[in-house]
Amino acid sequence: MGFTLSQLGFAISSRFGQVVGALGLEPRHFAVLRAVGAADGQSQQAVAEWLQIPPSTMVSLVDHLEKQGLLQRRPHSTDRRTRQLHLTGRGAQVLGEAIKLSNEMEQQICAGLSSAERDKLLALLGRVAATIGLSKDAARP
Amino acid sequence: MGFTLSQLGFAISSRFGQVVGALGLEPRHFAVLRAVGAADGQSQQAVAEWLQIPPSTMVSLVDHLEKQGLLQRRPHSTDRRTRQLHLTGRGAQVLGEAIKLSNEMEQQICAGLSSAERDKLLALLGRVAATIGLSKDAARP
DNA sequence: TATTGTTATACTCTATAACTATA
DNA sequence: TATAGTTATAGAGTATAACAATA
Repeated sequence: MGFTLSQLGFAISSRFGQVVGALGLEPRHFAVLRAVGAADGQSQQAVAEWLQIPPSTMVSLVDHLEKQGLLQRRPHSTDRRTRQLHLTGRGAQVLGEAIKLSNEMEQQICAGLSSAERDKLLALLGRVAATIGLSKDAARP
Repeated sequence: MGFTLSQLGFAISSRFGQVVGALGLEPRHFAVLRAVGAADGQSQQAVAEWLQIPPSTMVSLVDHLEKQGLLQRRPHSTDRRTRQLHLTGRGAQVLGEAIKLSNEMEQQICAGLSSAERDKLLALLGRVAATIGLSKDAARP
């Protein structure tokens, strides 16, 4: 069971990496994009803290996204130290693409299961997650 | 589903890392130890190829295990280029420990499930694995 | 000439800590 | 003095390719 879960998890997350990779993103870039999309105008630090990414790494991620024209750093209205992050139009579009591709991948994963089986599987996985003490921690895409 | 599986797989493999870490091993060291235990006297290259580890990395893994007294390089009887890998007594003991701890971890993972549920879960996971084309490839611990 | 194991090197990734500009 | 963001730097990990011994 441990081996199977670990193997499946690895396969799925690397497949996810390939999927968003087709859009020129790594999973972490997608995570940043999604966080900004969820609440436009957050500071770099707020997003970094939310995603548990060290500030120096955050800089390079935002650099990358800004260079691709998906994200913009804008000055904060009152605090000139902070930069507010905003999706560009293209950023919103790419984020939508990525979410769409994720959903397609989700459907592919569940393609061999009936909806009752899918629910059953999710329930059993939830039980395992609870058993090993993994419930509401660790938000990683 | 994709997120859940990826999260669970990650949690389980890092927990496994902690478990074997208590014996001074990393998962890859355990994999080498287990491969040698399964067929004593294999060449470094044979094990490296089996585990999909590049030769140069294999050297450092075997160095580490030899330094810990768990493994021995011995000359091949006819081909003086190759080194045969053998478990030491302590190596066999530590391997046994590691396997025992793995089994305990397996039981912990399944602790919240009845045996029928465990079978059901394994079957459903097998269906998902088959759906995404993951069956007999990729032997990673 | 090909192969086994080794070493050297270069590369990527990441985090720590110094630095700047503001507060 | 403390904080947001940046840059510089050092460390681990890994793979590529040169190398030595042997086949």
